[in-house]
Amino acid sequence: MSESPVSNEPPIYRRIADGLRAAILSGELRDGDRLPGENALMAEHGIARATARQALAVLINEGLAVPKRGSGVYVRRFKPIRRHGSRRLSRDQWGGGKAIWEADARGRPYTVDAVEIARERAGENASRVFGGGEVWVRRRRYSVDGRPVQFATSAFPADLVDGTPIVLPDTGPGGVYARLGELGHAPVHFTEEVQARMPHPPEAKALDLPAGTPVIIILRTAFTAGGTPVELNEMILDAASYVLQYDFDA
Amino acid sequence: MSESPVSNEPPIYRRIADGLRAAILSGELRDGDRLPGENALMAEHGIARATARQALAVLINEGLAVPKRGSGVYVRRFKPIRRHGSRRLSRDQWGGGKAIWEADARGRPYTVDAVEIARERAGENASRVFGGGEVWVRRRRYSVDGRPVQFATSAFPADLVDGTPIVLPDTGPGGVYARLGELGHAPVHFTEEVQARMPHPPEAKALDLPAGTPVIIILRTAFTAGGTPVELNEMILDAASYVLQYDFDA
DNA sequence: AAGTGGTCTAGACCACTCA
DNA sequence: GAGTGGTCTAGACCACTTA
Repeated sequence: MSESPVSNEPPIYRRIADGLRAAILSGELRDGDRLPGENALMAEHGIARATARQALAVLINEGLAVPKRGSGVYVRRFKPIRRHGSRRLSRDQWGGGKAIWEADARGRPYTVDAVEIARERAGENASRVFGGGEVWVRRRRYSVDGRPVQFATSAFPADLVDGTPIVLPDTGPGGVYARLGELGHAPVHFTEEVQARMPHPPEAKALDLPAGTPVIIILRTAFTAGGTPVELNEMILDAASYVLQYDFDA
Repeated sequence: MSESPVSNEPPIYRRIADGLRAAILSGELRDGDRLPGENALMAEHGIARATARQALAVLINEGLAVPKRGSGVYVRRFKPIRRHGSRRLSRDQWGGGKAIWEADARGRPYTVDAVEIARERAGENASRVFGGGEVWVRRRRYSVDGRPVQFATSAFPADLVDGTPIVLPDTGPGGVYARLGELGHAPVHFTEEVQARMPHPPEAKALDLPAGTPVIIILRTAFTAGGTPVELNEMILDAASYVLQYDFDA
């Protein structure tokens, strides 16, 4: 029997989180606003510290709020950069319709933080693409407005690019693709495989990601006209900083 | 001054989480394996229940583990479905290179769970694309192996599709795109805007997502040759179930 | 029935931020 | 120095799963 009143209400911490979330999504609380802290929630709802923390943890793990040590918990904002997969086919050319998400990469230039170039044994993904052997890799981190937003690692078959500017810090005008073209291996076909997941701790640390922020993984393979893969670019993006755009025809 | 020994070690819960994560990523613990539970961690490390919970929460929020009430915490698996953005340009045609992530949508058929069709005022995104007014929307949920993996909502300008099979549950052979073609509005250009974030609670519930699983949001706009938008498809995908693939030329 | 994770209390000490 | 979030203890009761 069990005449429990049931009261299918969600637990306290969840009700509090729901209330705060509603305030955020409705715009009542805006970007950068301070949320009621642990002490405020304890007093307001007559709950223990751990319960108040649990409520705030929900919003933090949803990426809606960011805790700042010794200061408070704040509403988080989403100001994406637009990344075009295939510029050439960009919708701008054939007009009509507007982009749905605003994204202003316009005035905000990328900064390349760190460049590392090395000759290595092919990793797991590079082996699958190039069939093993050695590769030259170029690792760099991109920042916008001083904040890191992307990690990228390009790999090239070593015997293809040994002794070329591709293995130098400055690859010259047109970048690596121009150099590959001069070598008779111009990339003309591209495949991008896109995945999203929560970051592993080193990724979160390197991109300075708060809790509740996924990463977007892009594996971009470049092929010559003959169908030979000449570059594998593994990118890790702060998901909160990007909107990917792909344009194509039927 | 402060001669604190510092000991820059991470906190206990984090060290425990790190150890378990390493076991998972190294393959020592495999898909579906049971992790040591709260009681086991308490005994093994001599810690309080809350601390053990905190360690497990880290892995759960990273999407590496899934808690099962009354049973245990288990290693989570990643078995993605490959979704092609532009089939026509698929790399398979021009050969060379293999897909990097395995993904077998092959034998696993989609099931359409729920279909809802309604005439409504255009929502925020639809207004931006169609310029306001009324739209017909088709909402459906897709499942694979009995598990929901995607929500999709297509919107069409109401005056364009009123009285056509597009507003019926069964749109006939070739689907809505074939019908649009017969109406003289064949879609030939597509734009997809892709974003990833943590799900809101209704999304998590509808897709039955465990904690630590992001969603991928795809906004797909279809345009006629004249550049007129004729469909906006808003998709919400379980990020753990998908790899998106886009193929294009330089 | 025993074990599991889910929720919650009532404390404590710490490092950090901000006025 | 007061307030904040970060970590941790030592309990408690509950709903649920598994055998």
